[in-house]
Amino acid sequence: MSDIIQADQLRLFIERIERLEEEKKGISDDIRDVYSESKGQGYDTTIMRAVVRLRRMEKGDRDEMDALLETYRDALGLA
Amino acid sequence: MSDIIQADQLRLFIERIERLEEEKKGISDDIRDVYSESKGQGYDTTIMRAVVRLRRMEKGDRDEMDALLETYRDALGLA
Amino acid sequence: MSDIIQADQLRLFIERIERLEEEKKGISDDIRDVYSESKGQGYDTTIMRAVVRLRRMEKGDRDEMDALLETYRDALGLA
Amino acid sequence: MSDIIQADQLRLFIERIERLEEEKKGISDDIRDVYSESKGQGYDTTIMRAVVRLRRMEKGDRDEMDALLETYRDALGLA
DNA sequence: AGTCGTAACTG
DNA sequence: CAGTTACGACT
Repeated sequence: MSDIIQADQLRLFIERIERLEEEKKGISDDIRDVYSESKGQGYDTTIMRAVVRLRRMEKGDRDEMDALLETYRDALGLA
Repeated sequence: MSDIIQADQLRLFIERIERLEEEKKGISDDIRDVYSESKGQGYDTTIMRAVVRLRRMEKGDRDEMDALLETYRDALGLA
Repeated sequence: MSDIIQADQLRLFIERIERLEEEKKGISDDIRDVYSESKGQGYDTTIMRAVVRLRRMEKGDRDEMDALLETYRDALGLA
Repeated sequence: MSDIIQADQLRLFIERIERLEEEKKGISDDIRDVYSESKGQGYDTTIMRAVVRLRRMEKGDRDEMDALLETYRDALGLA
């Protein structure tokens, strides 16, 4: 009896996860569509992804990273 | 002038992406929560993830994979 | 002066890493070749990868995982 | 009979892969060690990884990417 | 920090 | 369309 209840409980957890994963997939598709549309307008999506990543970072972290990266590139002749 | 328009267009694309990524993150968090709750009820989340993956597969593919895997394990003494 | 020394030190670290990454890439290529050759002999490389993963696990862990997975699949009618 | 031969063939493929994966793991460990050592000398390993990636790119591609990224950042006020 | 699975890109 | 490589998430 308790096994039946447990099987049902497990099934409910799994089904909740599956529903959420479907929603997540829908949104991933939407994101891909926006990138496609941007590409159609002539934008470089690789750079756009880089920009999105940069905007996610806090401004302070971003400045520090920019500075360090420049320093290292200078040191290595990667101007 | 056209540069300003383009800057606005780029910004709009970026902002649409950012909004979608926020939504996506929210759902990922929800999924993680369900796994946490399941774990709290004594379930093994690694196995649950394996099960979710299996259910995603078509039944035919799943049967074929099970059969092949068993064959290979037998061949290698990984019963 | 110390900056020059540091630039050299950084460069040395980077170059060591690059050499190692080249070696690593060579080996990855070798692995891919073996899978290709296996595929040419009619083996399913997805299953082979699964088998390699299983063999990496300790036997005890493997048995436990097999048992749990079977339990969960039974509970969900994924026989 | 042919099954035995095939089991042996499969086993040989698997064992070749496992040997190569061990080597690969050894090199990955070496790489990690170099990063650790660099970190111990005060370097920022995240930036180092970025630099390694930049050096992998062709100079022309790198210049183009730098230019584009600057353009996009300007357009978005991420100076 | 390391592993794993997923997702974009390329041939 | 599949394989590879990069990225992010989970442990």
